[in-house]
Amino acid sequence: MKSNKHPTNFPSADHDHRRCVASALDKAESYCAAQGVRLTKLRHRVLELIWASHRPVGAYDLLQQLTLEGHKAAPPTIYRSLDFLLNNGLIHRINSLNAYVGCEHPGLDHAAQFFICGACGQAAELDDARIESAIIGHAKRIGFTIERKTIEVSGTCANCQDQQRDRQG
Amino acid sequence: MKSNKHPTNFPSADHDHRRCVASALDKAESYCAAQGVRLTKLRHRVLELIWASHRPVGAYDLLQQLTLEGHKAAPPTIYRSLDFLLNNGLIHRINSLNAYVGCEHPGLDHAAQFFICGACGQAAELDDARIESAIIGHAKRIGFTIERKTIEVSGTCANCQDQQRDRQG
DNA sequence: ATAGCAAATGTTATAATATAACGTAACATA
DNA sequence: TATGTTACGTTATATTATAACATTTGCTAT
Ligand SMILES: [Zn+2]
Ligand SMILES: [Zn+2]
Ligand SMILES: [Zn+2]
Ligand SMILES: [Zn+2]
Repeated sequence: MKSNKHPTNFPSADHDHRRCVASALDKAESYCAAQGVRLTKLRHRVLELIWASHRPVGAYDLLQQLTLEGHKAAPPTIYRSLDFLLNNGLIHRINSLNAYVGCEHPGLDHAAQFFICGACGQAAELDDARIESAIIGHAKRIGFTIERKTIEVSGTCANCQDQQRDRQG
Repeated sequence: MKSNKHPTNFPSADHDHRRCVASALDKAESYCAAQGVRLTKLRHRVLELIWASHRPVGAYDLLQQLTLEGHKAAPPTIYRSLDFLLNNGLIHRINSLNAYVGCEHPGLDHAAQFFICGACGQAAELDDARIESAIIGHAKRIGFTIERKTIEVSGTCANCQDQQRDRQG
């Protein structure tokens, strides 16, 4: 049984993921056009591969995908695309996993906190005002100027806990 | 001129760092004795090297130090010591830097958030109740069970900002 | 159209971080 | 002192990332 008692950013197993992908690529195209930067075929494909799921994916996994598709790719190929996507806010890097995940709010100024489920591997991106203001508040108190934040919480999401309970009885 | 208007966890340049080191090693010895785990000569030395400063230090930097001291060390040597120190809560890993820093509260149950100054390289460990409760609060709302947290804020500390202002006029 | 330039990508090599696998030494304890 | 366990040594290799330079692609100005 599925509880549904928790509003969560974790995508359910049966959500229409094609819409996630289409929306992400669409937003990326709009953003790049507006900024006058080039979302080349390669960059577009890398972004699409990252959006293949909501699980952060490693650079060398992406590289392998490209290779399977017949693209003659070496590490710099993928890292340059990742740099572009990171610099333009189209993806995020998950430092605790050395992996990359699509940004849920490309083009919009936002804080990004990640809850990462070790069971399903998915990462949920949040923009929680309380977490953000708590951090900014502390920074202000100690006179610290913030440049970058890494907020990554690992554990088990509600869906996966339900499934684990179901399995046990 | 030094402002002093900010209470901060960043150690000042003139603090008595020998006390930091002595205290850290002392606490580590007590903790390991109490737990019945062995703070061997190697582990003790690695912890001491990590506490050489408040700057997170890389595994291969530690390895180089050991080598300079005449210790025949290979990567597994250092990583095993790091694992021990991590597992026993004597150090923390800074994921955004692939580096390790001494824990300020060994043996005590505590949250750990890090503010990391890119100018002086130092990391200040905090246990900020508001940041912690904001994260726990969000986890509760989405039914997420937390296992590990990576909270790392990079930027410039108050001391370094003062110095930069002084230098410019 | 096309020459010239800048940006993007290809290519080769290597750096930096981390772990696997197996043997040896040190330590506990009985 | 025999025995088992934990720690450490050693060699090899996996994983993640970047440096340096060559080539191609796409835009701009003639
Ligand atoms: Zn989706
Ligand atoms: Zn999950
Ligand atoms: Zn100190
Ligand atoms: Zn500083």
